[in-house]
Amino acid sequence: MPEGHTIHRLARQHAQWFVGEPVTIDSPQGRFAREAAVLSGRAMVGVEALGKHLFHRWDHPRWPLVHIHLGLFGRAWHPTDPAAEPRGTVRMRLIGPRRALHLIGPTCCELLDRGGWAALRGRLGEDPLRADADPERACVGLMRRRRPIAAVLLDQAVIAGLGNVYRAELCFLLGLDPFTPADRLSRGDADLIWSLSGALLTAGTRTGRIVVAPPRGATHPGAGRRPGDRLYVYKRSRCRVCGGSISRAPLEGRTLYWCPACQVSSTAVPPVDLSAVLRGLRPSGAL
DNA sequence: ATCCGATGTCAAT
DNA sequence: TTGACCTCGGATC
Repeated sequence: MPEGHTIHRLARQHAQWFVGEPVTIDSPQGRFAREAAVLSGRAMVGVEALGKHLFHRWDHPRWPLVHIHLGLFGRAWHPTDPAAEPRGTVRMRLIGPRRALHLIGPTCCELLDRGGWAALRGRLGEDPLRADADPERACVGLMRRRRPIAAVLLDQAVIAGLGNVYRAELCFLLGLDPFTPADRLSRGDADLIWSLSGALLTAGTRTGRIVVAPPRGATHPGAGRRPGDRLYVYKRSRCRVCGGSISRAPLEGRTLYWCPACQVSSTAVPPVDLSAVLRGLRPSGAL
């Protein structure tokens, strides 16, 4: 499930469960054993998320950060029994008094020094979920690219945290032809993309999953339970709005989904009520 | 029992 | 643009 919302949710949970608590760190699978030994006996002092990257801050002079990226397959399991046996290949394990973290299959799990952190920050764009985000830089960067908007939305150097589900759903919400070159978008549309990204990621962080569309009729068992029931186009065969068939094609190495009937414009022409999305997904102060 | 795709990224062509 | 890599689960035989 790893788009930005997943990572920010993990950050909140880990801060709550592990920071300021006695935590042991090890590597049942072995590939993080040396690093775990370096931090053994230290305290976790903070947690941070930036786009799809997660950082555990430790009280260590040389290696203050563990840098985690889940990649496509990585998962975090948090057994309520901290002593639970590892299931599968656990690269890094944290055991606190209330919970454990079993990190499985991450693309990246490494120690980082201050230089490493600075380098990473430098090549990432703006994360709508961060208080220090600079919307201006994100919008300007977006409008400078010639690539199709659906490709640019995956570019972590522009907006950090969006992935293949959000890019498809964002283009749909705007009624945008996903192949529209980003540099043809108006500033107003770029602003809208930024606002919607923030609203959707915020809702995703709160709920733990990507919710874009109102869940569909709860009339029969199972309704609203499939992921596609909360989305407009991603992995769907029919458009929820017009009923037409959803197109799919590789773009930027990933499968892009879009509705060829609802998404015909190179300017935002939302096929659904965006104010409801923006309002419903961002209650004041909730996160 | 085996295959294949997946909410991701990078290095090598 | 392609392949490699991290791992699991659902579809398929």
